Amino acid sequence: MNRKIDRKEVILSIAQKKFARYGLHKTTIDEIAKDARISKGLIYHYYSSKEDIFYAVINKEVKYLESLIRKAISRETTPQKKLETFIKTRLNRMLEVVNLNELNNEIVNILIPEIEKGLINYRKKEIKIVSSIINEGIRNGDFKKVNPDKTAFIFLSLFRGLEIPFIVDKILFDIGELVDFSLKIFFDGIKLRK
Amino acid sequence: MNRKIDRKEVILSIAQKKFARYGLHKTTIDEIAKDARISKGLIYHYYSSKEDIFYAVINKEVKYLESLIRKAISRETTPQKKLETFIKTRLNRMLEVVNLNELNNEIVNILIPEIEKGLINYRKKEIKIVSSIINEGIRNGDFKKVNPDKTAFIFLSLFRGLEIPFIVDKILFDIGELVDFSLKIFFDGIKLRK
Amino acid sequence: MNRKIDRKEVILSIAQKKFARYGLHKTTIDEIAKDARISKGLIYHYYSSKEDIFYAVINKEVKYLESLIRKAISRETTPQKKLETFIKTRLNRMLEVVNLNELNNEIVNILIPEIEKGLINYRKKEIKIVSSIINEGIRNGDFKKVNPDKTAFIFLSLFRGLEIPFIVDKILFDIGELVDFSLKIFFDGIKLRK
Amino acid sequence: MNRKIDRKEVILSIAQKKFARYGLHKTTIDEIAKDARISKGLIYHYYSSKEDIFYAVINKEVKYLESLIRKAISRETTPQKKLETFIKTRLNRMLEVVNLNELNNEIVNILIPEIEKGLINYRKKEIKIVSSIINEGIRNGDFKKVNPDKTAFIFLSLFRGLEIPFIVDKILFDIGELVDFSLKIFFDGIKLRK
DNA sequence: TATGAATGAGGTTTCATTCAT
DNA sequence: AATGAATGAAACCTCATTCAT
Repeated sequence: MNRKIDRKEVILSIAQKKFARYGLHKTTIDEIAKDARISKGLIYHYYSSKEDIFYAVINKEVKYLESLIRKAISRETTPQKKLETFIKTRLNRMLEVVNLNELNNEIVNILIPEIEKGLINYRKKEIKIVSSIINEGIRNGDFKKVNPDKTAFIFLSLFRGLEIPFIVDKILFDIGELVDFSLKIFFDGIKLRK
Repeated sequence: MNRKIDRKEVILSIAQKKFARYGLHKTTIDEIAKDARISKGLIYHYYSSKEDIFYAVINKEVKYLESLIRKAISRETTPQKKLETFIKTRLNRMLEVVNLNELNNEIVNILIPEIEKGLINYRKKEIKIVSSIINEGIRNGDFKKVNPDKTAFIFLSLFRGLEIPFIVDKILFDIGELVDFSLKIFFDGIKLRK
Repeated sequence: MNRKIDRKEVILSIAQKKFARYGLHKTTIDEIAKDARISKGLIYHYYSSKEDIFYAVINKEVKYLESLIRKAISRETTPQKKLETFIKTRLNRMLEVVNLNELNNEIVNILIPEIEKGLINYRKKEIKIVSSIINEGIRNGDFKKVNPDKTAFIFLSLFRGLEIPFIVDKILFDIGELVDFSLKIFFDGIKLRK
Repeated sequence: MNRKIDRKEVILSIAQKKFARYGLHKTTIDEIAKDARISKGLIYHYYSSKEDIFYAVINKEVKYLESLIRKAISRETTPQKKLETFIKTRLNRMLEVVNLNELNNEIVNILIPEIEKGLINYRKKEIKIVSSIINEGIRNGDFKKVNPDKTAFIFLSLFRGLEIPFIVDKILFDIGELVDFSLKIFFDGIKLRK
């Protein structure tokens, strides 16, 4: 019977929401325990520390986002369409992986080495995906002969920057419109004029 | 007499460094007091709370950065040069306004309304500056007829995204090179082909 | 069939090692369970509490040490040789009965009455053995006419004190040498000069 | 005005009593705070951890006992009398330095290096004092030509062993009587027969 | 201005023991 | 006989803030 509740998963889901709303520090173990209707001790039965839970949340989000992106891209045919899909999937799903994004945008705060390593791996993975798409575009004559890695890096930076005001300044501009406009400028910049 | 130490300023400077290194939460009043070689109580004589100090730090950084940028821009003549100078000044001075940047990139954590308001004003100010430069470029025929505000917003987003890896992933790419390349793509995208 | 593992004995042996290394308090049931590759619950199936296990460990050590000492003494003929053998056996086997020794040397910590009672019985037993040897020595004219119980008590105290630096200050003196020297002084003090 | 309470000293004294009664582990910071009628936080204002307090307690006791012993010895003239005074002072004052004694008699439990170092220094100091007295006895022809350090070590071990049952087994023998008898045997063992 | 003692609430973590299966 | 999830009490420690001096 899979009627039995997977407590570890429950803890993870609740922690994910709490961290997303209040951040690592402001989220307390008490809060998570209360929401999960379990004792504080049980959380420590499944996870060794608050940071351990956070790490698990990040990993979950990384895997989730990656699978969504790969699936979405695979449906597209042209490099340009793939890049568009990549970025739109990332933006649309952002709210579901808030912790990963927060982490991704953290500049200063010192991270636990293990988490930082995971984050860097995630970024490298993203660059690799985008870079290979750009490469494809260069080979089939769609894009100028740019450095794929560098261009991938800039492409990701552009939209990482765009993610931020999405929440804070949502009044100002419609995000979809902004993305389209950004993509236009970007492709105008790298497309080969035939 | 300038013999007298401006304690309030000393507290502010030390707090700025501490916040930059450890963040708002992890920085303790004790730490600031110890570094400033004053008592904790005296800090409360000058500031009403830790958040009050943080707010002051942000304001200080906003003013400082704005003055630097305006001065640097005023030396340039063409819109393109002005934008380049804007972004390069911001990037070069970033380490001096770490807290502002961190704040600027914070997505999730709930901000104190007062600080948030200040932050939004700062962003609007930046958009206004960039927007007016782009407008100038459109009027004198350098740039395409884009929406100046929207383009300014994207321009700022692009480089805000670029600031982040500056610290975390500096191994990967040289930041100066990246900026030049980004500017090239951006101008390729918005410049009017004559 | 001796194929079947005596779990109760396994728990006891592992607990013995753990208590010896970390003491009663710092040893956790989890630790014992993990080392024994059984569940925590099973430990409570065999023992009613942590203190119950500790009590069993002490009893095991008492019986073990007593049998060793009695066997060793029985091989000797003169009272002096018997006392030497007694003390040397005790010292040599000390590491195998660490918990008993620790308990034996505990001054302050409040003991569970049951354990304390067992400890006092053990001490009385030791005094009885040594006392009867001294008595033998007095009767056959080897020793002065001292109070046998009191002398036994002092004899045991002397070497109990000697056990302690054995571990902590091993640098300073060779334990074997120290024991021989102590025995010399002791026998010089109680032997009848003929 | 010295009417003002020295809280740090108050904490120390209360902790000393508590540790003596319940040991390091079983004594809680809450308990100390309650007895001292102060907040838990204030204890951490004066001491950085529970172990820090324990360390201070030990130091206090070491200093106290040393001064008592030195003072008492200085009043005596012969080496034998000095040794008697040394040991009797130590025994009589033992209850005032219970924690030091407990530490001194701990065999197994792992100590914090800093505390352990202090303990070893204390022991070396004791050996030095006793050793120099024995030396004096040898030089003036009272004692046999024994190794002073080794003999000092055994002398201290003998009475360290005697301290332990003082509390647990006090029923059996009168401690004063035991000490006198032990001293007799000891001196019989090392005195030069003229 | 200036100190630093003092508070108290809140946080993370530990662990013996119980209990349903 | 065996598991390990689950509890809950209690422990240590942190720190912004207040206040008497």
